[in-house]
Amino acid sequence: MDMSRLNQKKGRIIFHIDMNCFYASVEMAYNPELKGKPLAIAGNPEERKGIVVTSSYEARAKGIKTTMNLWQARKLCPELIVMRPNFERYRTASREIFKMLSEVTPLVQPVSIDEGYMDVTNCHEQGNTLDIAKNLQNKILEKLDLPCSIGIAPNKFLAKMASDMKKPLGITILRKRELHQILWPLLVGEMYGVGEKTAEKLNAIEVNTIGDLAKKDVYQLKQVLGINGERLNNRANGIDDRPVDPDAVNDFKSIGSSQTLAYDTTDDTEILKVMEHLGANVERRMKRKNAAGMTVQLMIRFHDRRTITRSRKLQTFIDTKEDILHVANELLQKHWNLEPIRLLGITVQDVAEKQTISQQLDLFTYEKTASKEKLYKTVDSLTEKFGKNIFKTLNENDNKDLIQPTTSFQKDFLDDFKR
DNA sequence: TCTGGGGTCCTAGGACCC
DNA sequence: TCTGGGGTCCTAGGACCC
Repeated sequence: MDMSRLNQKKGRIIFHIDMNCFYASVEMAYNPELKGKPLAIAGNPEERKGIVVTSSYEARAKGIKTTMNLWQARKLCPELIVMRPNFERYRTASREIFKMLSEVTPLVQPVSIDEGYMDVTNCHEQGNTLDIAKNLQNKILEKLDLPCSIGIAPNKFLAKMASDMKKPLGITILRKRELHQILWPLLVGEMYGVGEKTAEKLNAIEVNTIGDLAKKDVYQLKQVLGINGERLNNRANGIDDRPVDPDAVNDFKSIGSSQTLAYDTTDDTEILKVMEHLGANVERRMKRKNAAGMTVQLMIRFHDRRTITRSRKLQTFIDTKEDILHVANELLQKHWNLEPIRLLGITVQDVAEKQTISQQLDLFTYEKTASKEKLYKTVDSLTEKFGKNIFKTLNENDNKDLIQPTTSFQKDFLDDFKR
């Protein structure tokens, strides 16, 4: 009997690293004079729609909360220092942080700019688990002047809940046998994955705490919440098998840009100007990620905050501003009922790095003698991922010998292959 | 005088095919 | 002569998270 494998499956050790007040902390690291003062990072501070994105603990002590309107925040705390976000700074800091995490183990999964998971199950030689966490926390604080909290648990969900329990600079270990003491007394709304609506639905069937959720009949939960009911019940019982996946960051599926206008408007030239800006934004970010996509989605929020989305799936991959705007403007023309518009957004979906497509295709550019079986296999894996539209002829005819490329980067490969 | 901007995942209905 | 059941794809909306 292979005990080592059993043990491995049983006893993972997962860290969840959560940076404290990340944007505000980065600003304080850049300018230490800000330390100890109430600081808020807000988008568009000069416009009526500016809201608080992050705030320092000193600001939070005065009642400042994320998403709070700026004028409200200033009323609560007149001496509040307000800054616009400097995303370049945050991205730079983020890269440094994840570099430090990667020095502990390659099993690091970033989930956003300021948080990530690590699987340190096999890091014994670096000391005991708590020391690894302490060292990491100290290092990030000393080298970058940035505080973080760390949750330690046998899986991602529990680690995430744990990192939330002590802030700032906390380290919390959540063991399975302690769930009933530490996790179960919390209100169900505190649980990661349970928002306002789900909390309401759960309260309606007498589930008020995470413990109630853990003990509730799964069938009943599924009736109210669908498959999510089962998942939440599992999580409440400390069950979560999701692996820490370092490659997950590269699997992005959409790239979009949206903007709330300074004032609600019906003015076409104003609207087209915004569309241009959004299209250029999306193009720039797709270029940066070297990505192409097959679906364009337009989002319109009206003056009363009612929001619609309209999308079109294309026959080809696109990655230029011209192509994106062409489709987006068509959608706008077709679906805008001339009501005043508050927000516009353009998103390209079904996105992948050109490389991930080409990489597989490249196999064949190197091996001109590649077999048909290999070609079929590649075609299958691509169509599974992107749908049959990726190759024009598969629409009408499943004959894989007749496939045609729909983008220039596919064409290069296929031309090579047919030779 | 309310509620930004970046995402992911899930659901549900209709079209279409066998 | 009035209608089953299963599957996939596309579109739209909603919930949630940072």
